[in-house]
Amino acid sequence: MSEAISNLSRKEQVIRKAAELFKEKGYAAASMRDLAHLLGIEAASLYSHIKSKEEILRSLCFDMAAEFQKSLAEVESKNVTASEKLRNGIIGHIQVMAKDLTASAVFMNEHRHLSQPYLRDFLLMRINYINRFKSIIEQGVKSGEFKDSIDKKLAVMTLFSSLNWMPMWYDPGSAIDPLQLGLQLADMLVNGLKKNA
Amino acid sequence: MSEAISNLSRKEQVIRKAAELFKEKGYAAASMRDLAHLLGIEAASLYSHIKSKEEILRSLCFDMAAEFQKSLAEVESKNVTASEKLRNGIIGHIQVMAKDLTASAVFMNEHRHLSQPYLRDFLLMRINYINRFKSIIEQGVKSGEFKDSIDKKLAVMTLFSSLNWMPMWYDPGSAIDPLQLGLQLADMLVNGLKKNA
DNA sequence: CCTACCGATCGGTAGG
DNA sequence: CCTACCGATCGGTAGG
Repeated sequence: MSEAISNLSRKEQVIRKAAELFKEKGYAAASMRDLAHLLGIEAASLYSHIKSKEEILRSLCFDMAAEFQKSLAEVESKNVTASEKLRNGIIGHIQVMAKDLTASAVFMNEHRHLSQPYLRDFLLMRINYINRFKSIIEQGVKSGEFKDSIDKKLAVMTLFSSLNWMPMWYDPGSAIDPLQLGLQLADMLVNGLKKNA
Repeated sequence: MSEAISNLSRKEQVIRKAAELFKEKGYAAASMRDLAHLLGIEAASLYSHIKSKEEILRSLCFDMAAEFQKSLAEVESKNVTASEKLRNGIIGHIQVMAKDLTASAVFMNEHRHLSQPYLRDFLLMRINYINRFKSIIEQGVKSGEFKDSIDKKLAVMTLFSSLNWMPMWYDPGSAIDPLQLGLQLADMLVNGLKKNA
């Protein structure tokens, strides 16, 4: 029993350290020997904790994806205006990323190294997530809250670009905390979409 | 003479094809054998055109960097308001990227695989470029064109995130052309910064 | 642009 | 978690 628990937490140590390495060097350039060295063990020993290098990547990508889905589902369940919904969606997305900036960076930059059929599943989940944000924007256009002059695809991709690069530059030790960051980002993006500021 | 010209253009063929490959698989996961195969030659033959794999990456990254610098320098030379300057900067950045979406994607995603001292030089150029955009935003805050409530680092990083992800999703065959794209992006971002819309 | 090849490194396994 | 090791692949060179 305590052995199982200890194995689990050691596995998580491996995954967390791998996330740091993947973020820093990129998945393809990060070797299992690098990872083992960081953990103070031999490369072969990693395989008593994980099945393969890609299993680590899968676990990082799909765990993050699940968090994003959960956050968005809660946002959608509230009966509020489209601008409010969009704002909450942005704040939620930022909060999820802020909980694990390293995994978020890997999620964003390294998912393409997933093999099939995982890559396909991942991309389907992502397009679904993006489309749900697009729906919120479309609702806002219909309700008159947002300009109808702007291209919806451009709007939603700009939104995602802004959100997804955050883990690359945000310093968690900075004066601005994740909630403030989300609020300011939402303000900058939503007010840019609104008809009247 | 014609041999030199032919070598030059063959070298450029190699670099362009490499850009496509680097964009698709990532620099580290793209092998010189992949590249050779795409060109219909043997891997060893590549080395009569280029010195090394990294030379290709350097050429892609620094050529794009030079284009960005040139575009921004021209924007800065015009004596206009900060919002106009920012708008022109965004349009210029988008136009430069649109001229070579593949190289732009490599510039953005693969520059970290540059070795020293090239990586350092690259990052210094980038921070300089970003800081010049930041100055424009600061001018706009001082002149009262932009809100002073927003964090300047957040604003400029959001701006760059939006710009730099464009090569990942923009379809050059789409109805919206690069100039329209630049205008709409500038509208979405600048009006989000402006005090009064 | 090719054949032939090199040393280094890769992810991973066997067996303890 | 280790030693010992494997086949595959890597970027690149020699010599033509």
